[in-house]
Amino acid sequence: MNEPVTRQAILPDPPAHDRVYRGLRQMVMHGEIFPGQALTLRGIGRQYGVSMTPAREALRRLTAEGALTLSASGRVTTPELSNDRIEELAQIRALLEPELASRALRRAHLALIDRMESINEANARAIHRQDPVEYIRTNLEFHRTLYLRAQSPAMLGLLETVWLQLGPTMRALYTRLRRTTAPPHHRLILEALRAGDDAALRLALRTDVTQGLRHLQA
Amino acid sequence: MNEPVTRQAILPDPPAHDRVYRGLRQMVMHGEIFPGQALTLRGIGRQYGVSMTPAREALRRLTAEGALTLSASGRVTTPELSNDRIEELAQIRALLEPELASRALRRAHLALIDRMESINEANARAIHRQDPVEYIRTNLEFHRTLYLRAQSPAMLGLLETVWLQLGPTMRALYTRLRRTTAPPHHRLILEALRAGDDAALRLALRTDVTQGLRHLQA
DNA sequence: GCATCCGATTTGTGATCACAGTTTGCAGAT
DNA sequence: ATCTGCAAACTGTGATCACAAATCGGATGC
Repeated sequence: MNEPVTRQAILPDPPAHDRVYRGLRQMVMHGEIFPGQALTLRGIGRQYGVSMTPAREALRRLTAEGALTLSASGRVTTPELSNDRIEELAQIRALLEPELASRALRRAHLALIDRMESINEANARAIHRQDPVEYIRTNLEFHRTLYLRAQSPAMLGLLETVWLQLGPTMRALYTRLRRTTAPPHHRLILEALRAGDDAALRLALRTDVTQGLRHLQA
Repeated sequence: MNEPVTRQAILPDPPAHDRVYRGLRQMVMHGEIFPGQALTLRGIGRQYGVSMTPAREALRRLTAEGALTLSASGRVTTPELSNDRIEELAQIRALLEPELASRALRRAHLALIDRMESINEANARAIHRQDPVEYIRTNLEFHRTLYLRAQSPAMLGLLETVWLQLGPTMRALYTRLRRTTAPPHHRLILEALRAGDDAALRLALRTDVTQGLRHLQA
């Protein structure tokens, strides 16, 4: 007798190291871990109910993406970025994101803009609720929803590693600042999308990315 | 009694997984491995005189950087890129490399240009000798020597993962083409550097990157 | 000739262990 | 009180193993 298949036809259950990787990656990207926090193989293994081996593979993978830093003694912590490094990562965002947005513009349709609108509302609610993790999550989802339409998987992949590196720092900055007003540039992005204005869209993204971080840093 | 220290004061000998990683990474980036070639844990372990564990960590790290692809069954091979993917990676290079060059321009001094000149000569010799690996290696070294002056480690890191992803493909394309003339744009790059002309430098890099690959692809 | 099937071999996965190095916390001395 | 030293606990590294899945080989059938 066959088990009733709830989701897909076949999903060959992901390996343990992949589950651990995904869980940790989401935590780092959404800023659920503060900068400088140390992660231990046995601790993660216990947390996910696996042995040290898959935990080690997940950490190795995340450090390769810059999501975690490796001390000289092999200890793994979430990165504490210098101001220069933060600035550089923001400049990379300012280089990649307008390009991805521009590529997506040609393929953008109304349903996409509506979806981004509703994500943006969730983002505003998260700000009002003072929920840093949910704020970061919806903000990234707003951007990613747009960039997925660019059909440039390699570029989006690079950008996501940048987001990963900034995750803990953004959380720390947000907590220190406690902003209460919504990011003003999302509306500009949506307007430029609706108008089909490439130059305005690029500019809106560049300012959203740089101003956002610069504002937090100040 | 102390052993005489030959090189540095202290070099705490790198872990096995790191040695394996470095070795494989260089092979992939320089195009010493053809696209589609499979790598096995036990095979790599034998080759480097280690067990499966460090070999697995090295492979996990390289797949995280896009240097290798992971099949559904967990088998690791060097990637066979589609034309679209090659095109996209070239566009990423065209986005990052002019920016890095521009940043380096302000800090570039004569000794740097001389060094690039001599690397370029080695590159020309490699072409004349029909040595694909040495051609790729000197070409990348030419670019990296310039970009190191940009003092933008995060951006250079991203770019290197792009180079990694292109490594095997560039080798395959080179072998299929057997070019005999030196890349013409390196001279333009050097001239723009000497003239301190930012616009010309950006353009020279953009064309070097796109033309180079497009020329190989045709 | 060409596809199919089945067994032997090879492969990745994950657990466990011993070991060396590091970190931590507490004691005693200045 | 503050610093120093030391022992106990902890941590990452790498080897080895059992196991299930995938791959490959050749023989068999059409």
